[in-house]
Amino acid sequence: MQRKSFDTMQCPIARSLERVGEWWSILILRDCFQGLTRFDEFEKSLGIAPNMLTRRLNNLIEAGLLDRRQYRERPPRFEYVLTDRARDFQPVLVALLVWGNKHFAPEGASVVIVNRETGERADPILVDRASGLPLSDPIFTTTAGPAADAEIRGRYCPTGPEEMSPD
Amino acid sequence: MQRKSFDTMQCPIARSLERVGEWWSILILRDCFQGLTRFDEFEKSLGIAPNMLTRRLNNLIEAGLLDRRQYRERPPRFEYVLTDRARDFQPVLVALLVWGNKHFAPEGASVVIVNRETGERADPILVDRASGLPLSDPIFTTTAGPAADAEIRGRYCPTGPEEMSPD
DNA sequence: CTCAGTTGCTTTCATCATGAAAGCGATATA
DNA sequence: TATATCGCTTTCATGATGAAAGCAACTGAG
Repeated sequence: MQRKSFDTMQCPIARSLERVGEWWSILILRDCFQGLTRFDEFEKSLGIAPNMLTRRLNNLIEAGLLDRRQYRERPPRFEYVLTDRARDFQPVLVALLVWGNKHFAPEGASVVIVNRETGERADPILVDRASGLPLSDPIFTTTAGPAADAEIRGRYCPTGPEEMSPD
Repeated sequence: MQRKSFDTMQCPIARSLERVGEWWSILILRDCFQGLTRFDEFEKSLGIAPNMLTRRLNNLIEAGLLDRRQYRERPPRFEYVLTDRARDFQPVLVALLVWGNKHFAPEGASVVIVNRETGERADPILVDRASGLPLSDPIFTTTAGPAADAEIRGRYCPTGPEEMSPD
């Protein structure tokens, strides 16, 4: 039974998940950020079945997140490298790491982000670039943007001048 | 064939994904952040099969991300509300939204975060709380933390004093 | 030279996940 | 009374999944 696609949704979160939301995909990207490039490296790091790894790598290539680069002719051998688009995924990984360290690490932080020069541990926080205010501030709200379709507008303006049922 | 658990991994990202990494789970959390609480609301919003929704809701409850609250006795009826742990997931959602708007929205931003008072659109960025430096700065690096086990240490210090093979 | 090991996949197979659809019990409304 | 709605549960056929075997090509040791 094929998984239902999120691609019919306009929500940007849904669109992101359409490309990275399968089991294993985000962990593969994590490993790419760690510098792994080869099939056997991913396989060893993740303990993933080869057929699943092949499948996920191909989907990430299809999504424009990985490039496949031949590093050997005989036999043909490829490595997998992050695209610029994938590099912009880093904040998601950082946010997952912070959340995991806070809530699912009773033994303490096993992975941290540090300042190379001072050795100090970083404490990541999401802020608004212009005002410097943390995004957790109640002053911020999520709403329909300029390109929103009827469904998204209905979602975020349910009591607006035109009552729309989400569909 | 049961999906392979990430719970044997110490990586905080893997631990986060163990709890939210199934198809639909993050979108359910998105909807909870939007104020949806009832079964039929999620069902309508997502277009998800009822048996899958039940399953995912139960897994999110099990993971301590949702609480089930009875709002009616006859028949027994429940709504689903975010726990504090789940509220801390917001930065992940924001990061996914920003990434999706940038890379997968040729028509422009359909969902945005705005300042309620000024109406100005927020531009989220991940910074280090202490120094204010963006996490994308090359000065930052990811490394093994104080609670790291041998596998994680091998992952992040492959050329350290003790060469360890990741396992 | 042969043989064994390694790499990077592909193929096979049995089991579980998945979504569509029907079903159920309880309630509310006409 | 009948019909609609809600919140699930059950059924069923199809695709995903992981374990394991397989394959071709290479490398290195004896």
